[in-house]
Amino acid sequence: MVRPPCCDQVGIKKGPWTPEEDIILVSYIQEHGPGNWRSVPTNTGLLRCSKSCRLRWTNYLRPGIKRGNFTPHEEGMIIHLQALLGNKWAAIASYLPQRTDNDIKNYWNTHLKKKLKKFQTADQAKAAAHHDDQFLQRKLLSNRRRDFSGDITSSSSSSMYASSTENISRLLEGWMRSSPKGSTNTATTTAGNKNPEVEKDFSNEIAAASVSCYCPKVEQEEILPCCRELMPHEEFEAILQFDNLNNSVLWNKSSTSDPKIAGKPRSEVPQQQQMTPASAPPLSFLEKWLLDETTNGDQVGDINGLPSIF
DNA sequence: AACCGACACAACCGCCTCGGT
DNA sequence: CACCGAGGCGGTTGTGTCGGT
Repeated sequence: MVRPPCCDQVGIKKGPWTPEEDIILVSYIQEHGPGNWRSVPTNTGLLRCSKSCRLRWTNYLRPGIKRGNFTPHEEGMIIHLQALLGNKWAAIASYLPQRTDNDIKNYWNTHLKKKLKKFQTADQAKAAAHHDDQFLQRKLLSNRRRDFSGDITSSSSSSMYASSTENISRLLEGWMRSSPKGSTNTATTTAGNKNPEVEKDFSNEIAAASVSCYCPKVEQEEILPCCRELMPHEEFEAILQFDNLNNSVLWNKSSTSDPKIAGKPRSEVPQQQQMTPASAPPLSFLEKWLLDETTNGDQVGDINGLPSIF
């Protein structure tokens, strides 16, 4: 028997959420906390399916969500993390405080994928003539500067309504801080990767990545070489080592808590990944790649929002 | 000024995995 | 072990905006 899609029922509304609907949803969650989404439409009278309510909350109404242009630093993080993790948007989002996985996915699909492809083709043309790694690096970074000059207010599509949801979010922030139930459910993309769900999930991904090193996705095969071409060889290799170090750190952490991961023989982890954090400081390379030439100091502060392993 | 195409983003769909019962 | 609900994800669609003609 084929089950009807959850949002295909008669009377279920589709399309953009109205401010009124948002308020109803937010009020309900404020009272009952996020979760048990199935009961939300019934209890609130919203003509939306439970999944739609959940998505609306997690992607737009949840407190602490940042909207508007991505900073060059965030862009660099996404590119790097995508190369490392593949299309694991939730995992990537856990490293970008205030950004949702859906937001990152959309940004990747509409901007970064295109951009990287462009630089790949540009590289092929230029490499034949110059074979100069620095060229593409500079080009990417200068484009980032041009496209994301940090002026969030200039975002043409951040409509008035978007700012109204922002206001709703802000209103809730105080409540979320004080509500133990809420605070445990809303940390998916907040700083510090405090959400145990995300941490567990992410550590699994990392652990998996630490065994196979990289996700064998086609797209990654496109992106990784591109990243490799955007920086000098030594720096890229250093970042790879850095990634492996991160994997190792998380692997060690997860191996103590996740029985599935813990079952893996230690010998499966490449020697390189068994470095101690103190033994390798490749952070400067990553930072250099992400921040060099793009930041005027203001972006550097974003690094504070990164998990402690950075 | 009107039209049109490109673009960006919000939202949805369908499928899958995972965890709880 | 099976079932069910929540959540994650890739892909897609719908709609508003903007710039060019």
